[in-house]
Amino acid sequence: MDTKHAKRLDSKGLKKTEPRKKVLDVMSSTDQFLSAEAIHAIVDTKKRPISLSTVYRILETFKAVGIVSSVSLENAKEERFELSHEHHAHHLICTSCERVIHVHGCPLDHYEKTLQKTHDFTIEDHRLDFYGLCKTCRDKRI
Amino acid sequence: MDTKHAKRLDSKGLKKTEPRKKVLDVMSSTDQFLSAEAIHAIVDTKKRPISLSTVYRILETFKAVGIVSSVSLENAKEERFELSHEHHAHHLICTSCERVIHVHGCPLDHYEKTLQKTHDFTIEDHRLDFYGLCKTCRDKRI
DNA sequence: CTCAATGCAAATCCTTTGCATACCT
DNA sequence: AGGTATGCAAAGGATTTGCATTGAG
Repeated sequence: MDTKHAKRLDSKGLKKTEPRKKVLDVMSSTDQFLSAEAIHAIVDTKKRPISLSTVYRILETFKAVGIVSSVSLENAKEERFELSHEHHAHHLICTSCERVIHVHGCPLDHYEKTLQKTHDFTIEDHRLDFYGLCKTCRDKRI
Repeated sequence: MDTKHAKRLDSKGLKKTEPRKKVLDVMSSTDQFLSAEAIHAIVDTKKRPISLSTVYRILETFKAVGIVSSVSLENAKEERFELSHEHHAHHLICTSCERVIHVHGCPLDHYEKTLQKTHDFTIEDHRLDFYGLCKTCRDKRI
């Protein structure tokens, strides 16, 4: 695992520092969106803690080189981060527990082309997220 | 116009105060997403200014009763607001000038049904935004 | 050894809140 | 009149920044 992280850093010309490797450890351990604070809290439990501002700086750097991407969830004020996927994905986000289900494949190619023509707008990216209730939370409801 | 705003407030059982009407004035004058600060700045130029915290409180109230809805744009830290539309819409957002083009109609009904079954997830809402360059900004590029 | 990365504390930005006052109904 | 909305100033939370120190290459 450590090797993989080292390579990821190398390939972007970034120094392989402890804090960076720790952030990668935490982020690769889940497919959920994490806040800087959450990452910091998890990292924190392992040996030498790293400072919260370092986490912010690392995330900023990682975002700039494309290692991570960020989302702002509806009704959450803080930014959330995840490791960038090679493949474009959409999300089912539970409004109750905030858990994220990743969905691969995208039904929008044709629609996107139509829009570009209709509105004379060059689309470079899109974000499609579904909000609702996951099975667990739905079953919990009265 | 004023009558229309008055009715909008009445129908939600909200007092028809000057600040509320002014916020409605500003928001109905554009189809762009506005930050609380932006709304405040525009309102401000007209006769008696209103306080920024009042703008925040009004937006909070309006959001609660469904008069406005909010978005968090990629790479913008502050929340943006718009008057709620009766019809669901998607957006083409220019990453250069931040202008928004509204697109009506939605190509996702069938896809959404499929997802609900596949993932046993109850979808209540979705957000689909396209990011890219509007004609004006694209033409400006070197 | 050298420059970039980190830690810490202070600063900043956006948003919320407490309390006294003003204003709808 | 009675209670809600507003203004102002201060508080709060998330993120950023300055500066001295540490550490990777």
